[in-house]
Amino acid sequence: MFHLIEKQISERVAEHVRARYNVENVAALEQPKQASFGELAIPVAFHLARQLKQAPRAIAGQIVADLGALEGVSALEVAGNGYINVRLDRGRYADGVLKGTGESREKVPGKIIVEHTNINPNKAAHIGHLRNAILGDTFVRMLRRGGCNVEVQNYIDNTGVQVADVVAGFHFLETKSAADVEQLLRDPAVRFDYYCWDLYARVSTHFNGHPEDLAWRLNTLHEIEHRTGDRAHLAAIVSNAIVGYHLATMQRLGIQYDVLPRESEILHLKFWETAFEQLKARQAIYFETEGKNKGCWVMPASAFKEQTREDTEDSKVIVRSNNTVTYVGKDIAYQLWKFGLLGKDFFYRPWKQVDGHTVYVSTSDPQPAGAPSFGHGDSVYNVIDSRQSYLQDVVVAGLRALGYDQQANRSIHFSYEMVALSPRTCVELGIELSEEDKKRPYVEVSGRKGLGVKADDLIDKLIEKALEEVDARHPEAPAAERRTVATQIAVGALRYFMLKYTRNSVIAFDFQEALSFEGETGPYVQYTAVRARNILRKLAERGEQLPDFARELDAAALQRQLASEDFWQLLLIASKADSAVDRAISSGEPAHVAKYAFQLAQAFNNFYHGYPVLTEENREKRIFLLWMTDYFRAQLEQTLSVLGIFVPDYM
RNA sequence: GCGCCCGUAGCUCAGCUGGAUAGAGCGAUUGGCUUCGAACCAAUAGGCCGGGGGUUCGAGUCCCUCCGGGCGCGCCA
Repeated sequence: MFHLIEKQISERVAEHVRARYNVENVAALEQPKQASFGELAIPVAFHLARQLKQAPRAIAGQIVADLGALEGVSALEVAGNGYINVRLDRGRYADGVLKGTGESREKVPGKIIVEHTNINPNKAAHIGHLRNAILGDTFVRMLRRGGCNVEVQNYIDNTGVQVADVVAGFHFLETKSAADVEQLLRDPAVRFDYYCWDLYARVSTHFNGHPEDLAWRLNTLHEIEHRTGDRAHLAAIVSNAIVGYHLATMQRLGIQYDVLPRESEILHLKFWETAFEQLKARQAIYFETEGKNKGCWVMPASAFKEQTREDTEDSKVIVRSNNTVTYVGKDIAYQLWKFGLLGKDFFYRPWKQVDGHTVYVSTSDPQPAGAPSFGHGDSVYNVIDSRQSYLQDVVVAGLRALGYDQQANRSIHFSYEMVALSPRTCVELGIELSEEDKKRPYVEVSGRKGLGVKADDLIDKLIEKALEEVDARHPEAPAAERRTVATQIAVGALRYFMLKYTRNSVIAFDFQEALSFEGETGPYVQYTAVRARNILRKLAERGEQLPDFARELDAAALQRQLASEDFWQLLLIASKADSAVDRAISSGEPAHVAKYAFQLAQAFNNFYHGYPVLTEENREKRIFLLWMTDYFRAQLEQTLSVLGIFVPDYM
């Protein structure tokens, strides 16, 4: 509701300023510093002051006089040095909220592609991957809430070095055949993704001590690329199995995908060759004949770097002198496909169906009709950590060099900082720290060293902790039910933890903080929603029906109740859910939704503590309190669903 | 060396395109459960917003510079 009236007023003011002063783009509204100043503040007089060479306060006075009465506004006041504070007509506003005016959102045309997760399918997922997936999934939920059509892609690099290393580990270090590995997969005592986690670390260590064995990797890569030999078969077994684990891990957090484009198909359907022809034809890349990059196809540094100094040393190699393409090259081809610019498509087959949602995976062979259309996005968000910003810049430069400026502008690197480990948590994990590391605020995780916290371990630990709390509070409830509740709490805690930090803040992961269920946490917000539901449930237990609020509460009644500043402020914050999501979308910051959810919960807990609902004797007030309770419940649930957090039946 | 990010309360972090008296959680101290279940609420203490210049009517926010920390900069991905 709030975002509607905000928009109305903002447009009205912009129109007036344009007509009266011939000035554009000055109508952004603000939240007043204090609630007592009103609901919205218009700082337009400050912006006009410079051009009109008049005091802001005088201009503000003039504008207020000229604007006259605004719909839904009870007063405009000049305040401070020249603010115009807006006071809304409370009864009307509440009536709009109650009748649900403007709550249905318009569909936004076009398709947005969000690519996230993208974990190398060679070992178990860790907390860094969780941040990626949770950020990406939440952003998707935000966009969908905002009315956007979103396609979720999870890119699978099943032919890369990381997979090759684990395959080499099985083949050379453990001398296991494909059949042996399949046997391992069937062994219920073996957690295959964990097994690979350790094996990958062992292989990395081995290569450090025996660099001559790096040929294993090259040979394996070669076999995988040409789909021949035992190791290619092994790679398929390993990567398919690990993808299964990754999807299962993410499913625990309510994260799903629409399509899994794989590098194997990018290779075999010759996506790169097509892109290569385009890049050559448009002279986006050139064949280097001298210097250290002699014999390579390179993209000039001027294409993706700010300073245009001619320095061929900084050029980015796209095709190596041995004629193989780099990762960035393949990524350019993939990005072109996402926009429907490649002139080629994958084939698709269903991978798996979970909760009625089918995930498709790319294949290189024609399939019976029935798969949806993928790709052809109007804008693309790549959720990738900030360490890869340089490569993302190169990809975007590739599009630009091909003349796809619009698509380049709509290729958004949705970057975020890494998840590291707090020194305290390293100690808990038994990781040895150097004296230097102990002084650092955080220590970087490393898959190669097998150093990190596995996603499923963390989730299990959270469930265990939550279960202790649930058991203590509800010993009479069935065990299976308690487990469900504990799982929902654990997921709420984890998702909120990953979302409460803004994207460019490094998270120093700390068990003690992540396992906290109090204060600014997911469980706090969940608990609040449970409280609201409990009131309504108690009402039903007494054999009472929820009143027909729209019939019982007319504008006059709402006006009477909302004369209370407390109630008015509560209604206001609860009505800002869509506003919060809009703001979070435009700033690209899921943390803003998390922050709002917490503030909403705080407001309700205040209300809960101060105003007993069921025992209220005044009829009108009781109905009003019930309405507030039900409205808060709905807004809390809606906001939590945007965050991907469930509300348990009890806590 | 070059590029990007960060520096705000004891700790962890917010602070929306520059705006009114800089906020929250944790921790500390104190108080509140016969209740719509305290995973909660209330109160108190705690700040030269890293330092210094500048732009502006106005700077935590923009520019410059210095200090401190992180991450990138491969014919790896």
